[in-house]
Amino acid sequence: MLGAERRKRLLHAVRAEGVAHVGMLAERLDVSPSTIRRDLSALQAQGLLNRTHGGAMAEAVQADEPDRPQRSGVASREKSKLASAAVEHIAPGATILVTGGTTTAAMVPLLEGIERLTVVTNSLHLAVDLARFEEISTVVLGGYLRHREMSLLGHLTRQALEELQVDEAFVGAYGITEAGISGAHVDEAETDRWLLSRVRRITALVDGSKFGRSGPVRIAPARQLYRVITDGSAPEDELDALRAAGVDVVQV
Amino acid sequence: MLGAERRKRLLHAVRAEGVAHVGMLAERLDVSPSTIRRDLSALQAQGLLNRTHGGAMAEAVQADEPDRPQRSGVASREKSKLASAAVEHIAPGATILVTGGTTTAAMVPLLEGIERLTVVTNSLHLAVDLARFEEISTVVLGGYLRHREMSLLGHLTRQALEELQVDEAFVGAYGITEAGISGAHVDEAETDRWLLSRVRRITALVDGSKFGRSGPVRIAPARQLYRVITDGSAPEDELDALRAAGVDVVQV
DNA sequence: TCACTGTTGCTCATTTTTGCTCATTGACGC
DNA sequence: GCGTCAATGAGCAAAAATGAGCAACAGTGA
Repeated sequence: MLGAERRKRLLHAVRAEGVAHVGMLAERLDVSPSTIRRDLSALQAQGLLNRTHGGAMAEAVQADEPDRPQRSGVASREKSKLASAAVEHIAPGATILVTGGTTTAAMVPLLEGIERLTVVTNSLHLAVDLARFEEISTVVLGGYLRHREMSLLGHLTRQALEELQVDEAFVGAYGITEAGISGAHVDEAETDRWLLSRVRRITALVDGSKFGRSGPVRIAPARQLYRVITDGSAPEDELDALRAAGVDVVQV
Repeated sequence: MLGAERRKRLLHAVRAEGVAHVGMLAERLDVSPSTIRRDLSALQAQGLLNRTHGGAMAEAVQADEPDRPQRSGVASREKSKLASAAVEHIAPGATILVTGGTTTAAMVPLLEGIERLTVVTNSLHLAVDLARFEEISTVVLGGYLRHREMSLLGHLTRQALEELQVDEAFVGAYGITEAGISGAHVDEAETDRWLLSRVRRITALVDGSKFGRSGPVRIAPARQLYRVITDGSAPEDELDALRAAGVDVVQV
């Protein structure tokens, strides 16, 4: 069987049944578990399914369920702490770029009160959250809507940013290593990478669990990062490597 | 059972019943109480439920989301009828522009099933509603967010549309007379006017109460309109005037 | 034919998950 | 305030899953 055909069947199985186990898939498609794992990783990189331990699921348990957005302020304490540290450094009158993600979303309710703030985003979720704060001037970068993440991507998104002058960007990430931050979904990360290449100061918000993990697409190299905000669970050696690369590391 | 699957079920059980006990969950899912506790902790860290002693409670439902009160499908019958007539004329493979408004929003759930449809909009509400339909390719025009109407305006919005080729536009209006359609808010109407000037076919959705009323800003003159969809309560003489201007008038 | 590339299955060290134990904590009744 | 008991979280060991590395193999083009 062709590899592409196998991946197609595999995706179909996951979608049809909601969940699938590596062992079961290996047996059904008559290939080794290693191959199944590689296939699942590839499909995840394309954002077509969610990898989990032991298999994969069509829909993640995570907060990005389109059904129950339950956004706006209902961030976990951990994310709120990171967000709080990030917001501290924002000056009145600043123009900031905030990309999509649950960690960066936690910043929104904390932005209230910063004077003459302009927030630029390519995330629909962020934009909707921001709409509640009349004093915050909000700019949405247009683009093709990626349904699952509610983010806007592509040529239009990039073109819109060209028109703007952004002081600082705040981003989440799928993973962070001494090489830099990386994303899980190819097209989303690609747009993120482009957006960040236009911004001088980049602050990444990553909890400790993201360290040492690397997604398929690099979003920004370490030397491009201005600041990394993380929590106490981040491994010291990784933090040292970042510091050596000139990154300002903040632990909360 | 997959760990992630178990957490999903667990969350579902908590949400369905409001509260859940560790012991009960352990028995039902056939795992140890320790595992249940770990799962509950993880879900709490994601802000998806509230941990209590002995079990967990569903996350308090955010009472009044100021954002989407009666959006998404809960349109009045009148508006749905207009929307339904509008959707009838959309061909497979079309690219349509839909501006913000409660009448046009009623079109969204009816768009499902039209093949290879691309919807362009400058309304955040529309975009969020459209995100539920994976088959619909959605493009959001960027711009400055107008908080009250959740619409995107200004230079970026116009620039984004320049990049696109739209077959037909569907718009609501504050008022309609033989002179054309008009809007209530200056900056919003201005952007609408610009957007519509780039589209050949314009279909306006206006219920009978809008006739004879005129807002401060003209959005499009009658001769620019391709079709007007209205209901039985529209005054005949106004409709005749529109017909005389070459507009296709549809009454539902 | 031969060098090269991409895929597959296997091995193995590492990571993650899970159930258990046990000291500590919190809830509840008196 | 106090005692009782269930619930909890940390620590631990076993089992399962994982990813990196490696060799074998098939297909491609010179």
